Amino acid sequence: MARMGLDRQTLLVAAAELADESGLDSLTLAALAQKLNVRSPSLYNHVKGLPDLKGALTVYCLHLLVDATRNAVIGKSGDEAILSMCEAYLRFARSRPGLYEAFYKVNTQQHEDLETAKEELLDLFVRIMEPYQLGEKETLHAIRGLRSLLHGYATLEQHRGFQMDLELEESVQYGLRTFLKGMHLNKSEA
Amino acid sequence: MARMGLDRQTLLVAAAELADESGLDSLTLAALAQKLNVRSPSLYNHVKGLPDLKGALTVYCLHLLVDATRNAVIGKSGDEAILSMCEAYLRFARSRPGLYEAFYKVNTQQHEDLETAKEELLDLFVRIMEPYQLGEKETLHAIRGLRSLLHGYATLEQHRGFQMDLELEESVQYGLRTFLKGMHLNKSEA
DNA sequence: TTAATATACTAATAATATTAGTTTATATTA
DNA sequence: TAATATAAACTAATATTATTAGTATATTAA
Repeated sequence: MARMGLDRQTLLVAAAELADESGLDSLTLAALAQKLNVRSPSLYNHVKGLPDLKGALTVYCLHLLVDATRNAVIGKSGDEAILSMCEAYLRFARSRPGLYEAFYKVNTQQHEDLETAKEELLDLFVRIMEPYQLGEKETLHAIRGLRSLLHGYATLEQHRGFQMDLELEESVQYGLRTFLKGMHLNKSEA
Repeated sequence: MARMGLDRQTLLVAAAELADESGLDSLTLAALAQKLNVRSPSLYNHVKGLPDLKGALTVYCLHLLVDATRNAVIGKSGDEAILSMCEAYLRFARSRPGLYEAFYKVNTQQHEDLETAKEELLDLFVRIMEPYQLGEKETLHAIRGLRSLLHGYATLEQHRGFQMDLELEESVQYGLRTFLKGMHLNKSEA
């Protein structure tokens, strides 16, 4: 009965790997236990159960996403910062498909960590929008639009949406630039 | 052993109801069988299994979504048509939350019906974009952008994204109008 | 009317999540 | 250091679910 030295973080990392390898659906406690050389009831020492694990994955994903996007905007501002951040967002979704699934497929009960992580992402968006000098409400509307666009493109990619002979990368560039143009226009109209 | 007169369509409708009532996760063959006053193995006369059922739900959702959006654009054109269609899209997602979950949470294997339904939706978008006289590629990019926006708002709503004291409806109006403005600007620049 | 088919059933199996209770390695404390 | 407490693994057992195999009967077709 050797101690395996497991902890919650180890479980999370392994679970995310499993999800990335073969999809979130194939993440089971049985599979995770096998990967960690442990019997599945042992996992309950670190996690309340499968829903808890998946919820934790959601938070974990959000943390990594915030890291990735934060890094992408260092030393940049304006449209350049936004585009760089958006590219980082999509690169992340592409590189961690299973984890990103957890981000949008899991029905997370409101958990404190989750709210905190969400706020971090929101703050990042808010700060990057500051130079545009939109009002508070319009800033939030714009953020929601950008977030929706990004999430749409990410899932579009995961679901092989529409015609694959049209480069997704081009679509993203088109969509973001179109949205930004409209945003600028809104401002000059005001 | 009375015949219940079940068929695939009946199963689909009942399954969608279950999903709407308590979420896609709670749609199990056991629950569906109970709802239909039948033992769960009987369902296999009409459906290959749970993955098949969920895949069929995806197609079913797409059909209803196409109907709803098609109706919304009758007698309208230009921005008015787009806005009306988008509102119908979001109304649908709101009114059939579980079914809409199937639309984006189920990993559907490529099925002929699914491709057909996808093309119908795409065609609808293409036709509504015709008056804008964008080129073929730009039309597709614009459609992907709109679709992404819509899907983003729909899931945003289902996941209680960001601050709920800011009206989602306003955000949608802002986002769509911003995107359309950018689109128009693209055209006048060309 | 008879034969074929489709639809329901029961019974059984396998996979999973989860709980209860046990053992023992590790950490804490006297 | 020795005794104790805690935590992390375990085995065993249960419940739920999906799914398959095989059976009976209602309905349909010949």
